[in-house]
Amino acid sequence: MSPRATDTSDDTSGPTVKRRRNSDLTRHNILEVATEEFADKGFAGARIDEIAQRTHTTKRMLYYYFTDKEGLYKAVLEQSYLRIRERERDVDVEGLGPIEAIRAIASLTFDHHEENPDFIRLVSTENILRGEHISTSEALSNLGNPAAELLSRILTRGQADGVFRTDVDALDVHMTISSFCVFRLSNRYTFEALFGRDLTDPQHRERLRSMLGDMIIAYLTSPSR
Amino acid sequence: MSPRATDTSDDTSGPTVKRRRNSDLTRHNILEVATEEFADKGFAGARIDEIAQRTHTTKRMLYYYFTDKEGLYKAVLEQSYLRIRERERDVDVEGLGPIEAIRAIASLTFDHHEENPDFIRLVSTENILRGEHISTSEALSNLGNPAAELLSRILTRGQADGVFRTDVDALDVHMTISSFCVFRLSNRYTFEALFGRDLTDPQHRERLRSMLGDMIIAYLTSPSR
Amino acid sequence: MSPRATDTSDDTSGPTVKRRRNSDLTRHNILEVATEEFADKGFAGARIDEIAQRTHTTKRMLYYYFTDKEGLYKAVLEQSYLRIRERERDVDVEGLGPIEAIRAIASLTFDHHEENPDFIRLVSTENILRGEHISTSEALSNLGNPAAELLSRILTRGQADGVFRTDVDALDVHMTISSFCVFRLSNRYTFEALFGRDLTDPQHRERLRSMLGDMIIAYLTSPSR
Amino acid sequence: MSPRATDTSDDTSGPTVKRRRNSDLTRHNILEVATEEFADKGFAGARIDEIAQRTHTTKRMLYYYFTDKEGLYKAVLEQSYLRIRERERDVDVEGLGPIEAIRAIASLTFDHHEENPDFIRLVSTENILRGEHISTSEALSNLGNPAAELLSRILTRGQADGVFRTDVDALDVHMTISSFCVFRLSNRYTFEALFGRDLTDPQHRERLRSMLGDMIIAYLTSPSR
DNA sequence: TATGAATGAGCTTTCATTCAT
DNA sequence: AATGAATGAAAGCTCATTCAT
Repeated sequence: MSPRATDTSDDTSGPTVKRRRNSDLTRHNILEVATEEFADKGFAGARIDEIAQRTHTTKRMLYYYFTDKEGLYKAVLEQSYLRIRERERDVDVEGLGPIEAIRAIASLTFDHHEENPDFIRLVSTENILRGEHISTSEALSNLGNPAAELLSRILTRGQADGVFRTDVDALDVHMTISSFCVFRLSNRYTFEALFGRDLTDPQHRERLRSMLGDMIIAYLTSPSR
Repeated sequence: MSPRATDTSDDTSGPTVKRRRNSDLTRHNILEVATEEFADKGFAGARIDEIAQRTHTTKRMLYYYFTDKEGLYKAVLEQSYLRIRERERDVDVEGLGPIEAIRAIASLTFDHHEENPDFIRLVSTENILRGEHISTSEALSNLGNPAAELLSRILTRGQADGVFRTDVDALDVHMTISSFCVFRLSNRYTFEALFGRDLTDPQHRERLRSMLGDMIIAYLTSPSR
Repeated sequence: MSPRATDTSDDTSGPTVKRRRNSDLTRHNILEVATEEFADKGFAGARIDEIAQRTHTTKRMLYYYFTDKEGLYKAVLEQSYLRIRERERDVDVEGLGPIEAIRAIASLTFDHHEENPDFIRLVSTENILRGEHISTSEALSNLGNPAAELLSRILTRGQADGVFRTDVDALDVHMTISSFCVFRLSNRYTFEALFGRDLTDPQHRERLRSMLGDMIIAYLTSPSR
Repeated sequence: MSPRATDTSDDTSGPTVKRRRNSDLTRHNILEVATEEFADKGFAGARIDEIAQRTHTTKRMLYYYFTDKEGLYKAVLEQSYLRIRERERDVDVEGLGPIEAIRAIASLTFDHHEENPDFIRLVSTENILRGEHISTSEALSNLGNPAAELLSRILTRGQADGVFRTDVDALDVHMTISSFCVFRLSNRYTFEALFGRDLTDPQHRERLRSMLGDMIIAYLTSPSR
């Protein structure tokens, strides 16, 4: 009935993508619109009618491809994560010393978040839902985490070189970087209301980007306890 | 018609609250339940019926006291922020040197968040709504931010003492601490799904609490650029 | 329980009204406000809460004095009719010839309606309700109709004098005058929307007042069929 | 979402309506029932549930086609006016002399009203609402008024012929005729309660119909002031 | 594949009315 | 006589979902 409900991979049927089948176009288009809607309003706040209206198809198609609202949301979530992972795989810090490599990773993570506001909001929404969809997603299980893995490799290298403290956990550092980058965007509305500072203002952005690098490096290069 | 729609203050008419008027009990009870519901499901996901049912009153009373769903949500949000502020005011780090004071602040902030999971979730919800309620709340405008102000004072002291770098902004540090503490809780579901680590596990919690202190101190005590 | 639910007479406890009892003031005030509300919104559209709020008393009093919404509406309707009757009784056309007397009656009726827009609207509302309250009102039964009775006397006089046609019914003439005066006000909104003419504009008002007199006289003085 | 919210035209796709699309049937049916309900109870008194129940559809469809209660009411009002206009267009008094033509118009207007009690009541309701819907209706703006226009032509003819007084305004005459015909029906309940006369009784009806013609003619043929 | 029409369950909100004091 | 709080029933409206073609 439903064509391929869980397969969210883009249809690249060869080294060169010749022609998308019409169904893929439709599917793709729906996902695009749904991503914006769910990111904008959250799961409960998003409206199937609204999504359908902004699509070049009809509501029936949403159900044809994605079964129900939940299926559509899950597909959106999965695609968003897969895309981000894709980008992370492009990060290349070979040739940099540990310190500069870490700084580069922090910087790139900072920018990646800035460039994907919808993703940030989807993640917030999914956490409001207590991760019920991401935790059951097969598409997202064991796909690894390039960013964290890269970070781990650099840390090990830096520790071997004797420049980084040895009592650090890579995942903790990753969490720290993520928290800084995510919070700045996800919580910017309440932050601005309380402190009158727009964290996305270019002036603040640049300062915060350096600060993140400085802080991570300061921490990593400080002596172990 | 509506009794006092914007007043969210608790009715403590003296050192010992002798007898709440019944209306305050009702109001209070509604707010309590609504806080849980909105924290649990978000704004759009929360159900007025559900809230009413768990209250010792009827649905009608929610509207009597809070006008509509939005009014109730706003009251919940305001009360939650006011309570947090209250707690922050209790933080006392007088008598500690700058370094230990900062570490104490980070530690207490860490714990305060841990103890208020509903608050964390409400803030996420409000940010999904782009802060539309907090930014228009009179109750929350210009009530200051004890935590940030305290931090500012300690930083200045440390800088005067020559132990802290001079190119730091107190609000940036506050944001860093907040992001760490908030993210660990607000994003723990997706984090666990992706990395298989429960950030609220006591073992991780303790390590992360120290790490936060170490990192902030490492940063503050590193030389200015 | 209810003090005197159907008695709408003003409390004149002697030749000179010395002091209204407080309860009468309250009652009076409620009726005043309710008249405006029912005239403004109709029976179903009027809101008990709204009326209570604009009153110097509480909602409970409305029920105390008037039992329920319907009772209040009925009291409003009765008082309005009684007041109008009162005014009609003041019309004095003795000393005028039949033609001038009729013209005076038409003119005064025209003005009376103009001066009582609330009354006009209440009558519309009561007719939407198919007269269910006026037809069961004891206060309004057999109270006669001064205007129609006066008209009848003048007509008879004019017919005796040979100036008026003899095949006219006084009630028909009364209806004609009323319809003209009522319609001009009650239907002015749809009339203006359709024809772009505001029938209450002074310029139109003066012309229409004369026209009514002319027309009635032209009819009455034209030969019988 | 909503199919064609403002189009109230009947779907006559040729000289013989072969087959209505089902949606038109539904729409049509809803409008029919809603007309009766709004005419019966007024705007605020009408119940969406009641209308839906008497329809062959569900409540949801009312909203699907007409957005909300107000939209449905407006559609009812517009359709009612358009139908009346349609009927007025059929009036043909060519070939009659001015006097007989005017008498015919008065007579037909009288009968048209008698045949459309729902319309009369809807107009009352709309005037209680101060014409807020008719005044903003695009469907009813500049659709002209056949009855008034015809009247105007006849008057001009009669004036040219020297049989009608020259100081009359066609719209005034139209208003006079309308007021007589409308009042007799719209205010019949209060009239009967006050005077014990049922204005719709056939005996009164016939007499009043002639009286209206006599009066208008008497006025028009009387000398100018 | 595609589409307008339809649906039922449930949502937020309102209203006249009454209770406790 | 007066009042704030409370209530149940029902009102208007919305939503995800499915049917018929």
